[in-house]
Amino acid sequence: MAEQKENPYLAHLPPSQRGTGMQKAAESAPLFGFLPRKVTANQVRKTLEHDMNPFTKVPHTPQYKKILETRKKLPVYAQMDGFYKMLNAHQIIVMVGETGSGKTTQIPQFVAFSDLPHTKGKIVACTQPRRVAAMSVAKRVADELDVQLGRQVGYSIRFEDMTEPGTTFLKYMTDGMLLREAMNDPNLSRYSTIILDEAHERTLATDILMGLLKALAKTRPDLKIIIMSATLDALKFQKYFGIKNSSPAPLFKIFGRNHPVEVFYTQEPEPDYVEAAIRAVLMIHRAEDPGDILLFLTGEEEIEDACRNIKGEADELVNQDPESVGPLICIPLYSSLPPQQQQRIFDPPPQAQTPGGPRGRKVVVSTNVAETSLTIDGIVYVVDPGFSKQKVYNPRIRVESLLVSPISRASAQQRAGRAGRTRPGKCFRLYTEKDFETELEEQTHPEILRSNFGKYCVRDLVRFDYVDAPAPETLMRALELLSYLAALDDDGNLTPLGSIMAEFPLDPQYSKMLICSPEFQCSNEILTITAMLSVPSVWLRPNNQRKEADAAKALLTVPDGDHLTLLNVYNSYMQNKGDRNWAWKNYLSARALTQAENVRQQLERIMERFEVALLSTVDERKRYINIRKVLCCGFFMQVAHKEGEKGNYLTVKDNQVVGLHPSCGLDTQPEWVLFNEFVLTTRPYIRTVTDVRPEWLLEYAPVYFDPASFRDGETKRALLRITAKKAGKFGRVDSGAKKKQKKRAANAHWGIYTVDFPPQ
DNA sequence: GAGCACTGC
Repeated sequence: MAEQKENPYLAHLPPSQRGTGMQKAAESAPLFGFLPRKVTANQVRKTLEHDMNPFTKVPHTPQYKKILETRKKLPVYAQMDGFYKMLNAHQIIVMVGETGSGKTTQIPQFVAFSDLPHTKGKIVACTQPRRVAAMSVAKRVADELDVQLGRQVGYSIRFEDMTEPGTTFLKYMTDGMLLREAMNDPNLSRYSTIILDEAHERTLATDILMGLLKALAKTRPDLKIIIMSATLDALKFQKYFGIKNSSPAPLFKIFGRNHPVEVFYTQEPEPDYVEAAIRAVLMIHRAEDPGDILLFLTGEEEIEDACRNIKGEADELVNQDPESVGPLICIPLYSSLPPQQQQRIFDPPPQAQTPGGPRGRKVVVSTNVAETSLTIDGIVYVVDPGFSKQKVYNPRIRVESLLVSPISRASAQQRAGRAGRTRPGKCFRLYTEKDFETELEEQTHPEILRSNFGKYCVRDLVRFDYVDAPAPETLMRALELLSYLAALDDDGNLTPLGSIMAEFPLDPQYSKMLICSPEFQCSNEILTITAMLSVPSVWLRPNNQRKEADAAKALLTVPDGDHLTLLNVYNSYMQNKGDRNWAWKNYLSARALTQAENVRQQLERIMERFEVALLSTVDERKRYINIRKVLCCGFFMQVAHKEGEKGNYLTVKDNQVVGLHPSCGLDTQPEWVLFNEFVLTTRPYIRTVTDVRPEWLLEYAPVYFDPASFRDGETKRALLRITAKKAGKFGRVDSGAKKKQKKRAANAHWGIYTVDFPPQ
């Protein structure tokens, strides 16, 4: 039979051995009779119970059997029959399952038994929004399949590819990693099935992948796609992946294993949520049964303050009534906390002070990290004030900022669920039930609607089929940026320059700089600066040692600009590699510096691949000037002009009044500055600032700085002064010449910049 | 004279 020939287990045998004793052995082998994509749950269950590992063909370890018993108790295991029926019948499936259902670990394995990717050199991929999840789940699944991590089962995250080409057939990876791969291979031909896990989190990468996969499904009928999500926003995905709106994609539901959580609301809205939260925690501590508390607040400062207050008040309660109130510890949790201190959340609650006295209690006060990234066992009470800091993007002034905003109902549900991990729990919401129903949004806005997403050079941003399309103005801003950078041509197509820019895991301004930098003999330096700007801030400033930290920083500061200071810091770090305490002594984050070194290496490899030469200017004065010129090539849209004598600046074209951030190391207030970041705190500030000359702006971004495109004001007058001076020196530039220059710009080596005037 | 929700390539 033709089907018999497809039998993947027999296919492994050399033809000479088929129909021999070897075939007899094969017939008792674990995958015997498996037909790709026609596998049944019965067959799989039998294989799982088999003594031999179907993938390594060695006997299973006792450990395997033990793990298998726990796997069988997972809710998803009981639904295996239904799963295979649906998978065999459809190309795209949407799945929902609560935490604890086992979907992340089991479904990809189930799929592997159906696809048999190891017989075809294909891979089943499962994406995760976070690196730690990709790593830890891969480890768990390797154990479950009784194989070594990095062989049949592996993971792939930035800087770490834990897979073995030709052997790995089940791969966990970050969504960003798969998106990168999709840019090189739009058909994703290595994969037989792609599973997008945690799709409800709607990360930028997952959202773009959904769009790419939807299109890919049509040209690759052999590719299966599974969208897995935790909350009940599945209908949106079903409709999106449905065939011509008429029939939505099928939904597979897995029932969870969480314990029930009782939810309480306040009768009246709370005017001060921090104060109300502290009261709620103390109320629970006094009146409720043993069990730890998780309180959600919005940021570092708020959390540290609340911890101090809770601790103080609880100690007072214990002093007043040691007979009935137990000791309490309060543990802060946010991501910028060093990992060692984050581990404290796993400390046990404090002991009773006297034998038989009231039990102690642990309170964890956390940002949103505890909502998705970190799970704390033993939490029985959740206090949810209903707020978190969220990124909002204002395309009009091109500014991303963080704002304390009400959470969504989905988020509130997720938070409440944290109380039911180990036993039935309680969730105290510090808002009214009516507000929950009417004021909170159903879902948190997907990241794609909240960010400036020029960062992904997706081909055809406009006609792309989004799950939720960004605001037209956001799209326009992204296109505008890419076309000013010469990454897009007038028709909106990616230019050759744009294609190379898309290879760098960077915002387009940075990749533009890197590609321009050899022309200025300073690509080594720009590479370092880019790496330093791509990692968290290297500056440490402990509360009790601010003066010392500032003094240390002053010694490393280059007065011409903060970008040059970053270069200096990195070079000093590399020169002092022998001294393990160097970073600490200079109030610098060793973690961030190591990360910068890592990023730099990765970018260097990409530059080598595209033959972007690594060059340095020897003379320090010239080198610094060249670097500042290259900064203009990438960041000419982030420039501000000084207005008046009060130290105010006006951002170019957007006309925002901003001040130099106090952390800025410039020793003067230059007329023109280029900035890396706009932050909105007590007032609008620009941060990481470098002194630039207007001639450079006119030279390297002539279209953007054409004075005719400016509204009347000091900035325009200043630009006109410079052009007049130039014209006087080199003769007038008529409009025909201008057109010619524009064309020359497009045809220049990279189409990057053009020399507007004869070189000096 | 300020601060940093959280991820990811």
